[in-house]
Amino acid sequence: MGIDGEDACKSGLVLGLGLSLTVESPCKPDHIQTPNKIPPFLKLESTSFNDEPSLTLGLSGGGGGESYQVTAAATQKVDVKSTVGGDLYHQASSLSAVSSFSTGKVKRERELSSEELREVEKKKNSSRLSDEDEEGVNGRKKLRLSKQQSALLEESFKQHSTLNPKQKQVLAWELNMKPRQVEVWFQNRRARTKLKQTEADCELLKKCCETLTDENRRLQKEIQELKALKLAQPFHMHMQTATLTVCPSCQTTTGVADANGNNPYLMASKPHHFYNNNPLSNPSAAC
DNA sequence: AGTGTCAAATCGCCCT
DNA sequence: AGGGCGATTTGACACT
Repeated sequence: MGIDGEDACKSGLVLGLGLSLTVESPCKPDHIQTPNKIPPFLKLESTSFNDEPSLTLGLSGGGGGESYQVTAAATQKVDVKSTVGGDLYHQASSLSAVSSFSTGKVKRERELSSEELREVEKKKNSSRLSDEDEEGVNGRKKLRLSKQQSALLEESFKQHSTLNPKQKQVLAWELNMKPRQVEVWFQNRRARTKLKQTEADCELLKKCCETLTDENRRLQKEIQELKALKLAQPFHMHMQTATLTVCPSCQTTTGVADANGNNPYLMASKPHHFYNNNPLSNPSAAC
């Protein structure tokens, strides 16, 4: 991965001599990834010029004391290359929160152990691709979120399937992603969750239908048997208090209990229709 | 009218 | 080839 103008555009953040900080507007078409500019919920503090040039990025939202430190060599112009642009798109752990800068002298650190940092660096180096690879030929590259990113997004999705702008910003920053990417991820997640649910409902309905068909078949058969029995023993049946009737519309048998409250035929009566038009919400459904 | 967000449909890269 | 999934497009809606 080389450092060039494009990278600078990607980062949108340039540290120059004398600690001039420039937050540039994206200089690429919209469809080209432009990583996080400094989020509005972050405050930027500059040290005095006499001190070792450094920038401290802190979360203004009081979110758990996260802070980011940028230290730059003052003797040369340094392009700050955030991982957000290229690296992240290719598995360089976003949660690493360690940016790779052009000279290697500028680092942004988060509260990670040195071991974690080493691991992160290793990961980044092993998965780094060339700019050409990152961009693809037609400019529409395919990024894959890291496992850590996905995990955090999933975790967040469990808590709330939609994000307010503030949550989006914070999450994007935590993940080193663009808010738009977080937004897209949540949109896709919602859509695919809904699709899965619909498919599951469909399967459930199919099973329901099969079960009810079977039961209907069984009940029809039972009716036939009872009818046959009734014809064979008309007098005995009339002596019983239980009276069988057949619903003319659905052919379902209903009965009246005898003196003891027993009705051997009532077991045949299942609800004839679903309430509130939603079979899935009917707990009495055989399936 | 401008802006932001959403769902739905679709595209297209990447992996198996 | 097909599925997973990130990204884009489009249209609807709410809010200011």
